[in-house]
Amino acid sequence: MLPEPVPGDDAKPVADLPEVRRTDSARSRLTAAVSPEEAVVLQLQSAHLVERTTPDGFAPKIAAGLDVAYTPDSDRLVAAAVCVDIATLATVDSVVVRDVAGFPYIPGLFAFRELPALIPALDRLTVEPDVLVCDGQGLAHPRRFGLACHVGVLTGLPTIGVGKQALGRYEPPGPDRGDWKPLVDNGETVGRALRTQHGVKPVFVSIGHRIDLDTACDLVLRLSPEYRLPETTRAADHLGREVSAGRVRVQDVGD
DNA sequence: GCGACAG
DNA sequence: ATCTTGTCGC
Repeated sequence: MLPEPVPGDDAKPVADLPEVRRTDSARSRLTAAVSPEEAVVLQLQSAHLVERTTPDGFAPKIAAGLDVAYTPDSDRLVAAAVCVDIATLATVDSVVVRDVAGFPYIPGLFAFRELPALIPALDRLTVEPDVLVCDGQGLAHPRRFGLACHVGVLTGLPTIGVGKQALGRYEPPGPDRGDWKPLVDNGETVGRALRTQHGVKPVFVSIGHRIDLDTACDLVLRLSPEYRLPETTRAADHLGREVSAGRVRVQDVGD
């Protein structure tokens, strides 16, 4: 994940992060135990890896929704990944991974809390998704590296960030489905407040990786024909809650 | 300095 | 995120 020694960029921060240096694969770096300070450095060093354009011939058939549910009692969490057929919105695959939180919730850093469970869930998917829909921000993040960017860069898949709440202030878009207003941070457009249903609060869409904002919003609207949130997010959220609440139990036998 | 702050 | 009682509407 860390920028492979970028030529002409001998950043000194990394040299002072033993935990981070010790890892060698991009993936282990993100799952490795890092401090909040190191997490911030990791984001700053990784932001430039985000690709803001859509691959040629992008015609997604399967979209995977990602979401994490938390258990009432303590620090246990359930990550859910659900593949949905974009044309029919039918669920075609789903995986759940239970884990114990290894990082506190800190605005701007929650990818470090959910990634350790989300990545394994994605890995266990049998159906290959063409695009990922994360619940949270992508570029609409103070360091331009929200959860959606993190997941996208790690998997290399086109990824979109759809948050239920914006990080900063925003101008309310028109009242109709499809109306939107740009999300601006420090004079830069980082996403959109998009109305997915008439009269409901907008969702906050931003680029995660390998997709442009227009294409991202277009897909989010297609995935949200009836409700405020995309079906991908709704399906993952529902599955996670069922497991988290104990209404669904999983147990592997053998290997 | 003070408040606000994705899930 | 999660807890919580009631309420409005299809």
